[in-house]
Amino acid sequence: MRVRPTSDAPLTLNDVARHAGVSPMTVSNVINGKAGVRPATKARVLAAIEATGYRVNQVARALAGGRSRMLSVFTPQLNRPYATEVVQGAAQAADELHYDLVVMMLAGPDAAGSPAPTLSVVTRLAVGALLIQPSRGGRWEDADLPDHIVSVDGPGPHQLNADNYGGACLATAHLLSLGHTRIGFISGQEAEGQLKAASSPEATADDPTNHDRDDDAQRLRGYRESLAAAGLNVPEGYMQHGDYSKASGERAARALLNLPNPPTAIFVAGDAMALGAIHVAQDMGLAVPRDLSVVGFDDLPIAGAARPGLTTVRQPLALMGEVGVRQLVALAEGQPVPPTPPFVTELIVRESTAAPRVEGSKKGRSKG
Amino acid sequence: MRVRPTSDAPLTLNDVARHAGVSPMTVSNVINGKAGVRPATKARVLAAIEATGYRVNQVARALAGGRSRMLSVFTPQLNRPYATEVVQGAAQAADELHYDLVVMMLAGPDAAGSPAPTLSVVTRLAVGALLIQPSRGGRWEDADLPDHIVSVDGPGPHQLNADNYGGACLATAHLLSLGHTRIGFISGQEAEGQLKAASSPEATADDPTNHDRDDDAQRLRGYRESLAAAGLNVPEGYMQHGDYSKASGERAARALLNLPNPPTAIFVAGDAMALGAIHVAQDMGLAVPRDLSVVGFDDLPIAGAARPGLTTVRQPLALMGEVGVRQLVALAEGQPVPPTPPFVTELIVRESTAAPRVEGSKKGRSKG
DNA sequence: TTGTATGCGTTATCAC
DNA sequence: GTGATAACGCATACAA
Repeated sequence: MRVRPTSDAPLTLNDVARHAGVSPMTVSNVINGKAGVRPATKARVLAAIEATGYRVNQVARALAGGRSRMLSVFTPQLNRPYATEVVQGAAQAADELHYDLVVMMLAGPDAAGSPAPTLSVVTRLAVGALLIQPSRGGRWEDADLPDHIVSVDGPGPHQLNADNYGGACLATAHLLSLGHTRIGFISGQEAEGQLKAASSPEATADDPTNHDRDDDAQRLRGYRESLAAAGLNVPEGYMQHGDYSKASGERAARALLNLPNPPTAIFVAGDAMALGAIHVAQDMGLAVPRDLSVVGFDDLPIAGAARPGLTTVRQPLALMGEVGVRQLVALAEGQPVPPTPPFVTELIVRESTAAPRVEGSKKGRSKG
Repeated sequence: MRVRPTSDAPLTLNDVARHAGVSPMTVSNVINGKAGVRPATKARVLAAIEATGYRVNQVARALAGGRSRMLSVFTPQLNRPYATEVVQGAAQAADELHYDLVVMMLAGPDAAGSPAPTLSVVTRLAVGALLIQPSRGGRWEDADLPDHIVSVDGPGPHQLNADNYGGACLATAHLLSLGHTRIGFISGQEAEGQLKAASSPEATADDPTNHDRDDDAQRLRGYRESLAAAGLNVPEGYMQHGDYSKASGERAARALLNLPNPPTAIFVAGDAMALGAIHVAQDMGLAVPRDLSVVGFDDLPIAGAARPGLTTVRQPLALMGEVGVRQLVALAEGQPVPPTPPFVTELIVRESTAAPRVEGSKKGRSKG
């Protein structure tokens, strides 16, 4: 592992030029693949670069106005599987396109201190930024961002979203088709924002009064409309909410299952919460899926790794990251990028769903 | 969300200077908190900065030789919980220290293309780099790195490691104390490297012939020595290996459980593999922990989220990230940083371990 | 206490 | 085709 390849003082373009017996400018032209350099001198320069082990100073290049091949990703947290899936896809695409990717964490609204100064570096250096679920009110809002922005589940001119509404319909239909009629729902945020957003689906994106994310609202809407279309109404207390954490899913599920007339199936807006729901049910002596069916959302790695395997709605997270990067590159190269239609979601049926038990003994399993 | 705060052409120090009626240098001094600026002019400058919405061009500052407050993290993959835990701790510490953190993914040996150019940007900009499990032969090896390096489970002058040996002893002792005598082991890499490293524990760190990571080897050593100390020998086939993925854990566990005289307990060098082992056992009709005890390593979030909860050896990943950042900052500020003793590991007992069933019917559960 | 020269390493512009 | 010159925006070193 060599920390500084050759000498101690970093080599410059001038060093290479001297070594090759040409002017610095010629070296620059060779490096940047400019046309109009005689093959012979080009070879000499290349040899000199090779011999010296020279590497361009990207910082100086950026200052001088040269184009960089750097892309950035801004994400609130890295230890949430959601974000890492997107980042993974983004990283792969960036690699294929020969762009470099740097990831930065966005501080939330509660974070102390001034807007991150590094953001400014990355802003200057990166040709574009992929925003992953940027929360409103975060420190990044006062900061400047690179010229081109694509956001996953966020605001802005170029948005990438999964078909959350369609996915929710898929999930609900699945439960319905299995014969369930008492279907509960656990969302990922407070009901207030949901109802508001759900009532005006297309106005939510840039509506400043919509303080929260839209995906959750669409999931709720799919659930409600599917039930309504089936002629079912949602009993009191059948809609609970959490915050996408496993613990919150446990709380919500407990509330649901302690209802006088508990659901036989629950559609949960996030996989971690869904797993929490399953575990709560098991703790209460309910077998999954025999006594309770559970459907999640996202299809994070844990959904497939858990036992029973979680039936869930797959959202192509990695693909979204990949598309995000491709759009960023297109934008940077001046190509037009039309709005992206929602990514199709897909129901992944595993072992957490089944037909409800025969009706009749609907009670007899209150907690305790 | 404003992409460029005020005007279209970014403001410079000169603009602010003109606005405040002072020289550019004075503005620079104010910004950098240099002593010897009259309060009155300082206030004028501050006001001008506020009024214009000026922000330092960190790129120019870096080129001019100014110190940055940027730290970098290099990690092979971001979608492995191991790395994200470390990054999380690092991010928090960096935030507290008012440093900014950028994360970059290191391409592996198989990656095509030239060494990542962005690495060079970050090298120039960041005062230090935290390396997470750098794999030998990766593209980063030809690249230059920032002046100061701290590595988690990697080479270099400043290494951060958990007490893998001690943790393995803890795990094995736990199993032993429950009464197990037939204890299998699943490692995370090929046995060859392990045995080599295990035989010369302290020479492995910078030994160029040790092509693989050391942590796994120490885990193996703890297992073997603990068994030996208990007067037990390791039956043929009791040591399997995987690659830290769940699937590999399944394969290894299957091999173990199909042995003529299968183990009643397995110590697995990684949590994901351990979960795979549990699921395989369950698929074979074995109850965990009644018929088989399993201990993992790392205590990743999934270990606690799984059912049955996985008994595992906790490695303070977030703390290691935090300490790494603090050491980097100390290094950058010229303070001496002595070698770090191994981080203590801790056995977290959950539900995947219990006493073995009474001896006697040791057979009767061959696959089928 | 404040201002002036000079340079960081590269690219753009325009001569040669 | 190739090379000199002038920025890019800031900080270091020194002069006023």
